[in-house]
Amino acid sequence: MQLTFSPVPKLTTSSTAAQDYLEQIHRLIGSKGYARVADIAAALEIAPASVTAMIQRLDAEGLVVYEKYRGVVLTKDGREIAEEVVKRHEVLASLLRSFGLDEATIYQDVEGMEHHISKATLRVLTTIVEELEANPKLLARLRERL
Amino acid sequence: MQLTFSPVPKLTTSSTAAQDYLEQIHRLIGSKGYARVADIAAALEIAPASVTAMIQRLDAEGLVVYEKYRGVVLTKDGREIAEEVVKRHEVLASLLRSFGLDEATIYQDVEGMEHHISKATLRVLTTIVEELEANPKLLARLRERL
DNA sequence: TGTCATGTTTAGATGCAACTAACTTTTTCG
DNA sequence: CGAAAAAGTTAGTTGCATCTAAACATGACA
Repeated sequence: MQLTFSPVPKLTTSSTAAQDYLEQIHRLIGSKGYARVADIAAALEIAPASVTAMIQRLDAEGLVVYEKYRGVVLTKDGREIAEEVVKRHEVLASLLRSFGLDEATIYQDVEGMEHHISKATLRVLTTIVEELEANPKLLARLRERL
Repeated sequence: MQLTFSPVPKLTTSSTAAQDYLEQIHRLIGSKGYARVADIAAALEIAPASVTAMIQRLDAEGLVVYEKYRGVVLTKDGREIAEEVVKRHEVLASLLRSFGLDEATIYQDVEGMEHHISKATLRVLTTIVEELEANPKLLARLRERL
């Protein structure tokens, strides 16, 4: 008997660019209910043509469902990746925000760092954020030192 | 009278790849006294030909001095960039190491994140690391929670 | 000192992710 | 309803960072 293998997502799409698209598509669907090419392009500050190219690739990899001229929807796999990226984003952003960094710096650093955080590192950062939230004295003391 | 401008480093070389080269060249010079193409290639796990291409670019940008077949040396500008990258690397690594992450994870995450850390974020992370070093009770408590 | 192994460079190709310009489809509204 | 505007797509180009294969330089040593 021939064994069949479950279609493991083919992680070609660990590219940080692809993750950025998935993240934005997820955010747009969350806030507006749908994700149009023009909105994705605006959010990522790139040309619409580039968005078309990428969502075709993401569709081929099974992370979104794309219908020409109709817009795009996340698959389960795509949503899972998007949610992980968002989670990492949130943790990093709240850490930096708790120390009072300006939003522009937060945006830039988080955008750069978020793709490279493993599960293990995410747990470390989450723990730190939780402690600082639970322990405002500590946070205040550390902020002093900046 | 014609004004002359001081040669601001031309930050084309904010590319993360370029930073990786500068960091490794710096490390090699630090440990062996010199940086050969083959060693850089081995450290970065890329082909020697790719190293040649990059150090030519870094030379053109004034970050290294490159003499064909002779090896490479950092300029002041190049060394400054390399030292910043190393500093960010060290802070991130010691944070993760203090929480007991395995070296492989540390290496991977740090390698990815280090290029995207601004001065401000570096200060935040440094402060956290210092506090954990000064306050082992806190560290122990947080490690419990992982 | 000439030869050869090792190390380095050049030339040319590839993949990714962006771009612009031109074309097509969809939507809006008079 | 149909024409103009808006949105989306295709085709072709670019820059970066990598690769392989082949040519070339350097240094060791027989």
